[in-house]
Amino acid sequence: MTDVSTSFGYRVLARDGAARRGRIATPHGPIETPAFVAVATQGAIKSVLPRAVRNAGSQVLFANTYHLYLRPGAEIVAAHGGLHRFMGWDGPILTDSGGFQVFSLGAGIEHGVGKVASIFPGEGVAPAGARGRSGLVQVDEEGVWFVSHVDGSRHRFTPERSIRTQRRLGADMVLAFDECTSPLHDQAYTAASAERTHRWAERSLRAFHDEAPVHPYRQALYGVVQGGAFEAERIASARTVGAMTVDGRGFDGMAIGGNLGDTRETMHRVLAWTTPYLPDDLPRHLLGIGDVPSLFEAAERGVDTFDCVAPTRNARNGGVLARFDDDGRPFPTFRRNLKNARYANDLRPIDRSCTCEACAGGFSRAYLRHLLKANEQVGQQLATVHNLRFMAAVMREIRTAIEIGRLQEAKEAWLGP
RNA sequence: GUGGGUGUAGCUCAGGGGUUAGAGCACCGGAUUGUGGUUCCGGGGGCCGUGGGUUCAAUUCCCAUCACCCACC
Repeated sequence: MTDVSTSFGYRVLARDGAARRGRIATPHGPIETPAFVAVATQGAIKSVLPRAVRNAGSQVLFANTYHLYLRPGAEIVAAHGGLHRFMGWDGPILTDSGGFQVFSLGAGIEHGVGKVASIFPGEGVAPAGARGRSGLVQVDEEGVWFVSHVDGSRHRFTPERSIRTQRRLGADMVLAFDECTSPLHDQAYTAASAERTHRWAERSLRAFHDEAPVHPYRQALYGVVQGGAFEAERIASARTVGAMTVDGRGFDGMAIGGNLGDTRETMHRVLAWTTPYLPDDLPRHLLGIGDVPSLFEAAERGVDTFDCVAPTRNARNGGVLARFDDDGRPFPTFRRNLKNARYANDLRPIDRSCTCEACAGGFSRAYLRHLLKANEQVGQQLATVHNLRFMAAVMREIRTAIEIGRLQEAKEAWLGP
C-alpha cells in the first residue's frame, strides 16, 4: 500500500466553527479526520490481528519508539522494511518519540507525594516528589538517561537519537523528542521544561532533515506543544513550535502533549488556549486522550487526531463502550463493565445495534464475561474489537456532523446540553 | 497397626492466653488517558475441625476425638 508518490499533506474539507473535517495524506493511505488513533505500543494492538483492527474501522495506529527501540531494536524493524511490514499493518502509523516514557517511567505522577519545590534551573534530576517508580530517569540539556525496564541496562535518548530511531522504524508520522511534565511540576519548572522542549524540537527538526531517510517514502515530523496547565506557557509553546523552522523548513503537524490538568474541564481549557495559536494548515494530534466527551470537546476546538490506550486497555479489563443502557438511557461514562455479576446470565450481545465481530457474531454478554473472567484471550480480542468499532463509529459521526455544520447538535445528543 | 505432621476466609497460609483474628489470591463494586500483558481504591465474607479440661479469660495451653497428609511395619 506504500505509495511513494504520495507526499504527506493535510487538507481541510469542511469546517464547523473551529472544528475541521480533514484528510491527512500519507504514504500508507489517507486518514479521514477527526480520527481516533488506536495504540499499538509494541507493534501490535494487544490481542488483535491487523486485519481485525482494520475491520473494526481503525484507520491509523500509534506505536512507541521507546518500546521498539528496547525490544526488538530499530534495526530489526528496519530490516523488515519498517514497522508496516514488520507488524503487518499497511495503513498509516504514528510513533511516539520516547519522551513520554521519560515521564511515565521516571518522572511520572505519584499522587499524594506532597508539594514539589522548583529545582529549576538546577539541571539533572526531576523534583524528588515527581519521581515515579524508581527514579530511573535523568534529564539534562542534551537529553535523558534512562534505565531499561526490560533488562535494567542504561540508555541515552536525545532528540537526534530519537529521530534516528524513528527514521528506522519508518512510521508515516513521527514526533519530536520532548519532555513531558506532570501536575506535580510547578509553573517555573514547567515553563523552563517547555523551553527546553522547544530547543529539542529545533534539534529534532534539524536531525530529521539532515538525516537521510531509511525507507523509500516521505515521513512527516510533528512538533510537540508543552506548557502544562498554564495558559501563558501553552500559548508560548503553541506559538513557538508552530512557527519553528530550520533552514526554512517547519513541522508537518502539531501534537499537543504533556500535563493537561487534573480534570476534563481543565483539559478543555488547555485546548482552548492552545489550538488558536497553532498553524491552521497543519494537522493537530492530541496525545493520550480518548474518552467520549473529550472527542467532541477536542474536535470542537480543532483537533484532528487523538490516541488513547483506554479503549483497548479497558476492553481487556472488561470495560466495553456503549452509548445507552438497556433502557435506552445514556451511560455517563459510556462504558459497561462486562465482568459485573449482573451479566452472568445475560444472553444479549453487548450492543444490539453494533456491527462488530463480537456483537454481530452472536456472542453473548454472559459468554464474554466468562471469557474475560477466565482470562481467555478471545474475550480480550472480542472486547477490543468492539471498542475499536465503537470509537470508529463515534468519529465517523463527528466527521459527518462537521460536514453538515451540526457538531454542536451531535455533541449535545451525545453528552447532553 | 505404629510414629510424626497439619486442621484459622472459597483457596494458599500468617498469627497469637486478654477490646471488633490478619495477608495474598478469588469473589463483589469503583477508578484508571502519548500501555512495563496494567495499576490503584473500596467492599462482603471466619462457631479459628469437634467434644471436654485448665484459667478471671481459650481460637491460642492440655486431653480426647474426627479428618487429611507423610513415614514405617
